[in-house]
Amino acid sequence: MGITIHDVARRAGVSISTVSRVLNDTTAVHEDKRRSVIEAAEALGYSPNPAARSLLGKKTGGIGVLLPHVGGEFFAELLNGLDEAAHASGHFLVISTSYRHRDEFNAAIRAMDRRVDGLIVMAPELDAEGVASILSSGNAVSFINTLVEEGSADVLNFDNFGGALALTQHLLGLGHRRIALIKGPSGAWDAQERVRGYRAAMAEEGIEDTASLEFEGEYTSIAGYDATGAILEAVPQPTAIIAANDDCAAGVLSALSEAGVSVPHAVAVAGFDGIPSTQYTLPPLTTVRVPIGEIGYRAVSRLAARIEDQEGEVATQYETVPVELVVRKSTVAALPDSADLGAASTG
Amino acid sequence: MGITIHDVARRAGVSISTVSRVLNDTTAVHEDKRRSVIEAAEALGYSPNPAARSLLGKKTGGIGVLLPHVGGEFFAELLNGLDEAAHASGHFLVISTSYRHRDEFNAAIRAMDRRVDGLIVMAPELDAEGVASILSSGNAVSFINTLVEEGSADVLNFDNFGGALALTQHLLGLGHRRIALIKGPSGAWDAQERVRGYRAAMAEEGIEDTASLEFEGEYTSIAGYDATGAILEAVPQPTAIIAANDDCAAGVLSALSEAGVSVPHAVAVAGFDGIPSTQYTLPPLTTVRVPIGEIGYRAVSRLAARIEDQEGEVATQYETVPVELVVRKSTVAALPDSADLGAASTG
DNA sequence: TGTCATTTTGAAAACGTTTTCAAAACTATT
DNA sequence: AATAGTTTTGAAAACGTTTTCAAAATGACA
Repeated sequence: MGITIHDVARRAGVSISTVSRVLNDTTAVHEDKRRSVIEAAEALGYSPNPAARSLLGKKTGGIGVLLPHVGGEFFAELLNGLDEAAHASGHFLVISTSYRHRDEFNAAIRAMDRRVDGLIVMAPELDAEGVASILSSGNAVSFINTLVEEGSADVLNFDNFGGALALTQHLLGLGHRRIALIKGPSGAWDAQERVRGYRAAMAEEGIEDTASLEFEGEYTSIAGYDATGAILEAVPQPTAIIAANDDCAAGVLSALSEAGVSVPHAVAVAGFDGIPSTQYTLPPLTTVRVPIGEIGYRAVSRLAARIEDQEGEVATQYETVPVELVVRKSTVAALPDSADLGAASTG
Repeated sequence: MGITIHDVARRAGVSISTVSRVLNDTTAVHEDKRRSVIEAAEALGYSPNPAARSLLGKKTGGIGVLLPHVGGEFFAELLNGLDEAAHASGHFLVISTSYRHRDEFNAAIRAMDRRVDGLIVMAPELDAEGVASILSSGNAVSFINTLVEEGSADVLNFDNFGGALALTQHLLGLGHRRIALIKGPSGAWDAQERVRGYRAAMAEEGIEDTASLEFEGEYTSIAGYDATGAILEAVPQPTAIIAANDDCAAGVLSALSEAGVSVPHAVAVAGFDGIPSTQYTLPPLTTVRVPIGEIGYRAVSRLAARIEDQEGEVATQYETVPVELVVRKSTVAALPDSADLGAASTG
């Protein structure tokens, strides 16, 4: 079928060992032989069989990427970052998505076993045991946005807690008190962190019991749409809504618009992630920008370095990447509140 | 290092040939040996080395995906479709993006050579010669949205021409005559098709010379933003704008909003692709919905079938997938036009 | 029990590389 | 010119499978 090293050797009039040496630049060979080997290889369009190479324990050149169900701009941005870094370090990307349960993860990892040199894993829904079983696969791993014990692997998380805290503080600073939160998937670590940030900010203002302000949700616009229905029925009605993420916020905006509730004047709305389209919603959305492309880039770069590092003696890094509050027109000061006014007039 | 077939053979007390036979279910082996082989394989957690397997000319299980640099939701939706189908057919996805020039493409294909069983290629900017060189790589290939001579490969294009035609006809039907078009990348086949559809619709209305209505652009919101600046300076001013795609339309909306031009009353705006966020723009965007996830799914399914098909005697399919005009609030009837009124009063 | 056909099995070749080892070809030194 | 040292080279082993081939074991039948 294909051109093999034997064909090159025959054409160049040398042994296959010599061809290998020239092509891998591993030992000195006489200049004239070297030339004819290169000439022969080019003429025949030879390229080494990757299977034969990796059979000898060489690198495959692949980086495996395991992601939860991919949707929306967030993942497009992430993938762009991953791919750019992979390109830069001479790797290719093997991608698998839609993993939630531990055994699905394990199956995917087994499928990638010995086909890749390392793994990028983003699995906010994975528990400690799941993480452990990934680590025990013997692969080099870089985690993104996943709950991993510090020191056990390279981790690049973004500051879900801090982002939610800052966002909630922003709304509190605008005078909002009844701030509804649409929560993400209950099993997801990043969602839990955002809830924690929200509660911390609320508690700072003396609002300890937020149970009636928290609504179940997902990272989808449908979930935002549905949750908004419940929020609008709450009494007294919240004056602000923090969505699980930007996609969810889009559903909130849509539901509010249908219900004839004006944003931001009747209700303020905020998202999370900072995807590009938040600039173009009606009104433009206040959100928390996550540098997800950059995170992807750095995760791959770091993984590539670790793969290169034969000795494996580089310490693991755990990093929480800062996020940035982006205030747009969807959040303004709360109206003088009828409930508060009532309280004031009776006082 | 890893567990090999020899370890399994030793534990089961048989030869490696027998292990291979049991695991691949290729020849009958005695039930008791079969049992102990399976037991041994499970106990040791054995899985065959993929490199050794593909070295013997077996399938790799990989499907390569070559895409231009794509951002945003379009990409995510495509990827979802690709991944779902890959999963369903037991393949994994090897992804490379950011290809424009023929030599970049060739480099990427060489990188995937013998690592994948087939290729999904979406390359609207590729010319016939580039397509030919991909085909000559000897891989099974499914093209998406690429200019390929019918019969030479499996192709799944969506109806760029028809979509642009319908969209332009829609605006003409609303009474618009000065319809500006922001064009996509000049080298891209899909962009050219959209221009062709636009021109065809305009010509039907007797508007043959559209040069002054066509503006250079890209598939990005920045390009839409910039082009809108030029469009607003045109005299007489267009009453409608067709953006290169939805991302581009988002930039148009943003620029018009900044300039204080009301949409849809002063200017109607339309996009192309039908990404989810077009539901949430201000106002919701009229667009052409492309079933890109489904196209991705089908491209992979078809490729998987072709890979399976040992004889290679299945005829290639060329299919143009229909698209759907989605009318939303960003396009309404043209106002009575001052230019037309002037012409009428002098007549 | 001996012969023949059939089923089951293992040894060995093959896939295409890289790498080890030892031989061969030089070069320098005496 | 012989020797020692160095550089360059090729043969062969190794990586982990699948598969071919022939041998061994089994079963059927006379």
